[in-house]
Amino acid sequence: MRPARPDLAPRPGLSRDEMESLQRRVAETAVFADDLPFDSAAVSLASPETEHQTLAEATALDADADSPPLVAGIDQSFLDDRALSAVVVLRGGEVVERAHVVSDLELPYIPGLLSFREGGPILDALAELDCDPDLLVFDGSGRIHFRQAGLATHLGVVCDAPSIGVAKSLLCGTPDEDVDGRPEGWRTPIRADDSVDAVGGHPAGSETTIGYAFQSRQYDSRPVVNPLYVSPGHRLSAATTVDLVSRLSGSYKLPEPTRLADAYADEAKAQYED
DNA sequence: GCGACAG
DNA sequence: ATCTTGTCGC
Repeated sequence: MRPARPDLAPRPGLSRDEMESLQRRVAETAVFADDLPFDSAAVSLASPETEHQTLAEATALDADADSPPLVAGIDQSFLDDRALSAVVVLRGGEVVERAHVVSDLELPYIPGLLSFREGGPILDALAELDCDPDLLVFDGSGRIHFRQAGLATHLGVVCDAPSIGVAKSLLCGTPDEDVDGRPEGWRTPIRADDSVDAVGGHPAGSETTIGYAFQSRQYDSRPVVNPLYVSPGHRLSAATTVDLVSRLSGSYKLPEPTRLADAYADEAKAQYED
């Protein structure tokens, strides 16, 4: 898939101030409301065959009118100063395409500036795809970010595609309720706090919900599982974002697109280890 | 100055 | 993110 807004793409060579101002522009461009070219209820892990479709229809790279949306999971693994960016695309419960690329990293990890370290490599991996995903699921935050422009928001805006951020820990914001030891399916809003900047069109008062803590999985008499922190990337409301992550969750803590991309990133990594 | 911080 | 053995249980 091709960047719709290459002018907003994260470039590693910028100064810290330039990176932060670019993030403010990204946040102003982002749409934190549902603007989907498909019905969110059509997103599921159900095998297309059980949804009355032939395997040929389900795996065709050209999306025909009523086939389930293409959902891409993106994750990375690392080798010294290189990143392996992996993408796995699902249609229903079936993997229809995978792609990966290895790139040199130009920046260290800096909280709040993750997209400038990993964004370029990820866009390169997305460019390798033959298909055009309807939804992008990133490993990291979207709107749950100091300037409301985390990795999922930044890349969602650059691609102008609906996107979601799924993080394993909270970058900023405050959960409405205590998140410890909650049952499967439980969720609570993450509200903007003093560390979250207001953005034109996107206020950040303490009443603003920027994401959700979501307990996707909980096992019996096993170490307590922490919740996921999901947030809208682009063209999605916080409520629909949790709903979609819930629909994409299988038997594991991470939603299936992310889990598969994670496994693929590790699998492909072995081929580049010296 | 102090604390907090996705991957 | 990554470095890593064993251990419990379905």
